[in-house]
Amino acid sequence: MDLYFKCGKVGSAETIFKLIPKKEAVSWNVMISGYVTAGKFFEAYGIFSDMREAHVEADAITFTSVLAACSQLAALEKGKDVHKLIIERKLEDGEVVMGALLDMYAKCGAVDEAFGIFRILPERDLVSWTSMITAYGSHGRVHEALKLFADMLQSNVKPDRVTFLAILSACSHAGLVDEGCYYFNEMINVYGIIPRVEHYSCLIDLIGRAGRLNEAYEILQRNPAITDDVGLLSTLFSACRLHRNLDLGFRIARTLIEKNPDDSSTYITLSHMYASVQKWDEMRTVRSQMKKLGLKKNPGCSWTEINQKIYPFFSEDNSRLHLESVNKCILYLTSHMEDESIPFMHFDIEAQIYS
DNA sequence: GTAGGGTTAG
Repeated sequence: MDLYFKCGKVGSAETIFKLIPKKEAVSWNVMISGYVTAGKFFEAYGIFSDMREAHVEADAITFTSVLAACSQLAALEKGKDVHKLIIERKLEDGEVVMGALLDMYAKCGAVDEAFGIFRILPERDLVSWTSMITAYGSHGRVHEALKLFADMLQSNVKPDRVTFLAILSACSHAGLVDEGCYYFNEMINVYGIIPRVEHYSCLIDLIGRAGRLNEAYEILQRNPAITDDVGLLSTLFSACRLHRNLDLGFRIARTLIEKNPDDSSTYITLSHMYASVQKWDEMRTVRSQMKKLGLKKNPGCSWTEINQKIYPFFSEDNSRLHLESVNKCILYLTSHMEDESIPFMHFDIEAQIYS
């Protein structure tokens, strides 16, 4: 089953799972973690519910996997339920489960709860330190992130490339340019970590957001390995839009369109850039060019948790969830599942939606 | 057999 999941054959794994007459915890666990690796988080939670209904006792691995699903769905209430179960099962001394719990709270926006878990961890390893730093950094609490990083070094835990990613992204969110550059250099010179594209991504964003666009561009030019990276160019392009640098912006847009002619986002950003400097003719040209090529904006889709249930909605919903949108989203979800299975959620629209 | 941390942009 695990092998099928790893090959992306979710349907085959499901078939085998159904054939197992007496399912033990391991079989359920493989399904839950398999769904998570396949990005099918609704299903992961669904099969966890089935497991509970089947009265199979969940273990640390079950909880760890289902917490990953809760994190991805930002389903805080469901995550809290899992927390209760972990306490009931007296699994609070497990390093990995607690790490997953900490991450779940952080991803669901409950940063202080995440720190509550971090504080009581029996042992703090590289992963838990990094999770907590990421949690603070991604919620704009940079100084707490940097303080924690200092504490981590004090405790003699050596940061790795993920830790630095957390630090760099924290600095970039807060506009701490000098600090960010300092850590970038420390990473290389003190910790011997060779920066990857993702590190450069933070660095380019950091420097670009600060308006030092040419400096950011030079970094790309100086490193042949990353000069043409579409992701990095897009990051810099956004910074050009932010600072209304038409020259560099247009140059980068041209490269991006050459490399990725089907991607509508370049056109959209370009048109926004022209609009921000009142160049309406240029804006219209970009829009009509986009239309001519048949490029459309990707529809936005998200979901929210109301009264223990998860509701999807589309970007055109401004004030509240509409019946049609929910229906559309069910269609969207089902059409995006190769196996045509129906999402586990029950859409109790009449009773819940306007509550 | 199955388990926790990952950037940027639209």
